[in-house]
Amino acid sequence: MRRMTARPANGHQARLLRLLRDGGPNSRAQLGDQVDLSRSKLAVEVDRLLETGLVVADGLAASRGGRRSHNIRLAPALRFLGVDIGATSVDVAVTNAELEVLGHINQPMDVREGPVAVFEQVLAMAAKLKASGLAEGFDGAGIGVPGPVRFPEGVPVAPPIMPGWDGFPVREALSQELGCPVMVDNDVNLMAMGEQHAGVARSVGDFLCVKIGTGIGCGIVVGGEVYRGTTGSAGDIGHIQAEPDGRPCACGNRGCLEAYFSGAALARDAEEAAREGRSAELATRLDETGRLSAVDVAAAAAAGDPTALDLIREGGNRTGQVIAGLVSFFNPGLVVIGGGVTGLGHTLLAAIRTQVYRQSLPLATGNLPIVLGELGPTAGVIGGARLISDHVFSPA
Amino acid sequence: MRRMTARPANGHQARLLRLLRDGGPNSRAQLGDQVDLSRSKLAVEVDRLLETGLVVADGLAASRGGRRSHNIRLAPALRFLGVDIGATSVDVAVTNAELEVLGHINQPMDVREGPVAVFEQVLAMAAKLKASGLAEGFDGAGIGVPGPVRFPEGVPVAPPIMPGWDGFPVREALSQELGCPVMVDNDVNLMAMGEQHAGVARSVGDFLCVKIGTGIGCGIVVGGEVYRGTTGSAGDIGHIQAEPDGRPCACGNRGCLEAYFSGAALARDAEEAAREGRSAELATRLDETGRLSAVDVAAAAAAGDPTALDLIREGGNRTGQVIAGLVSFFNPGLVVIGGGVTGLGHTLLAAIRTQVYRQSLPLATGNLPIVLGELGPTAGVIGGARLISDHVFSPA
DNA sequence: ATGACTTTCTCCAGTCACAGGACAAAGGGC
DNA sequence: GCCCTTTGTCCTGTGACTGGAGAAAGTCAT
Repeated sequence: MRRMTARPANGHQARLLRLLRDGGPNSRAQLGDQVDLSRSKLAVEVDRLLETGLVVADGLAASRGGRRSHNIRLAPALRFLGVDIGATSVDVAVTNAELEVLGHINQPMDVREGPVAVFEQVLAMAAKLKASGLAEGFDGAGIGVPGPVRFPEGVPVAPPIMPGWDGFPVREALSQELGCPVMVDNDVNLMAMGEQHAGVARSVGDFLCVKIGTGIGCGIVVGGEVYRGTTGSAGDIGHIQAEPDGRPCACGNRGCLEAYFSGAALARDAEEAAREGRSAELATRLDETGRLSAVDVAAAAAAGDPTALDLIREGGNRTGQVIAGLVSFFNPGLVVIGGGVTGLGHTLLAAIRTQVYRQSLPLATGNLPIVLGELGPTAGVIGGARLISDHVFSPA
Repeated sequence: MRRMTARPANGHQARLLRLLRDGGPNSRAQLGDQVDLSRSKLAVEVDRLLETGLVVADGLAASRGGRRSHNIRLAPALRFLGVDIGATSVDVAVTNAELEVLGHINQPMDVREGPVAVFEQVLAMAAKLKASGLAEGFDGAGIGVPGPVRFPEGVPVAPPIMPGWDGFPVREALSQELGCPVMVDNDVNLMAMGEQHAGVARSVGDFLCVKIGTGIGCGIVVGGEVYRGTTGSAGDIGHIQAEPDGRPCACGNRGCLEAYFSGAALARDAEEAAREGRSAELATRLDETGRLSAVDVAAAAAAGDPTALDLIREGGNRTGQVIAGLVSFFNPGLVVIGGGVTGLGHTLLAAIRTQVYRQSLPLATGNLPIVLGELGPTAGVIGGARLISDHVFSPA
């Protein structure tokens, strides 16, 4: 079902749509306070938006001592789809025009099965959300993939952990299937946009968002805009050298951060500790095939296992060391830590903070909060919705 | 002498002024091709600029098959002052409105003497340039200082190598003295702007400009604009850790890049090598007080001294290692190496390149030029002129 | 030379965006 | 009921801008 969502005709209309998205329903007068247009001009633009159906006027607000105002809000039937493709699972969510999550599904999945299989699953999940009555159709979809993307075309490039995805026209293919506009970005950038829109990074112009999951990546926001770099690989910090001539890494180099810490590295180190008998706590959590996951380590740490705590601290130190360098270089106003390992919580955060505050320049760390993301797994899907809504709410 | 330079009245005029600055004299028709305005509107704006005296029409260009065009150019009497304050010397230059250097003076100086003494010297140098007939007055001045700056106010903050400068109102004081608009920025950012305007970084949107002088800093350009960070300390990469638990650094930490390489570190290591008899070549260059400078090392290296070459290679390796991390993170389209040690030339560059190409991700380095700055000591002063001209050529 | 064609620049009229004031609608407080 | 406030609409004047007509000043081929 093709859905021909109207698009704003000019910058003013786009501005108004975003104000309604971010600030919720508003009266004309309230909108006028934020937009530096005369009331007459504003009324004209609002009327035009009402004609297109993108916004509706429903009901009157309570009086504030004078004539009651009309509630202007985004069309309640608008729906965005946020899709966050991880290495081992997918998140799909529907939001309304205000980017509130109405329904959210998470399913295990393996990216290595290739784009065709994965998108079959994603489309099934989207259909399920639609079938449950949450949406009649989608007005746009924002997709996050775990690797670099040529952003303008929406095509993954040379993704190390995603063989078979290189050059696959994600944007075009999904736009066809879903019958709505689609934007594709790196999953880390999506998380950054999510935390910026609805999480800890509201009202911060320049910040870093470090996502520690199967790998490690970093979303870079400059002046409120995601910075993607010349070839779309900005923020790829997993293979920054943390230790000269250190451990060998899957990428072929030595001493990469990911060789020391990431969901995968943590699980591997924990398995080794368990097998070598250094932690009874971890050993009890081994599954039939002798494997552990980051979640197991988090549980063991919560239970007070010293080996697990050490592994987390050690990883946090390495990560903090790299982040310290980035903080000196980038001088952000905030550092957000997120991703699958957020469950490691305060132990991880404390280790990272210690390193950063010790190694970065006082001027850069003086007033620098380093915090956990507050949206967890919804950061990515909200970011996806945000990405596509920015596109849909821009002049045609 | 107060000089009341007119300012453009709107964005169109500002745009035209910058086109004339960057592209030199142009006819109305040529301007029209670049500015997306109707010829009539363009004519109006040009006429208004002519009235203000900011631009002049002098002479007719050769015919290109039809009516000859008028040459529209920036007023030939406009003068900008570019000032680049280093740790041990000052550069002062006058440029015309097209930012061509008309006169350039370099003098030794010690920043530690404090802002009052330094600016006395700077003003004397400016007066000298004026006396030599290069300028009747200045229409703006761009100042670079070797430390972080609160950019909007033009005030240095907590400069480690500049005690006594903290909080000194450079912009206000100099604006008073010179009687013209003044802008203040980090010297590294100025160099980046210089290379962007007239050097190797023309037409590159996102790049890094590493300046290796007494210390090490890095100018960051995002989308053609200098990025300064939340507190103005972005690009301060001298104290990024290059070696965990490495050499002690003056900043109190260990293993900082500057502890291994910079003009100062290189001179120190060379002196040590000379004293320990590891290099006869270097020993012959020791001055009366047993000191060497980076220039001596460059000369020794040029003469083929293996110890000097080793020192340079070693420093280049360390620097390259740090830059490799920044390249992975920032994914620039170009890396420029500049500053006092540019004299070390190809040996240094080769070492840096080797490290970066080996350690950064292929996607980020795939088409990444790493080159020496081509402006040398004029990069900073041109950057200063560029900085202030951007300000003067913006709507009042 | 002369006419045909180009290029550059100016002038003019019409259109559109927008601001700002007058005014109507709708309510609160006394 | 009266006066005040807030919200929203209508209308007109102004200034920004476009596009076309045409004048000015050339080149080039014949």
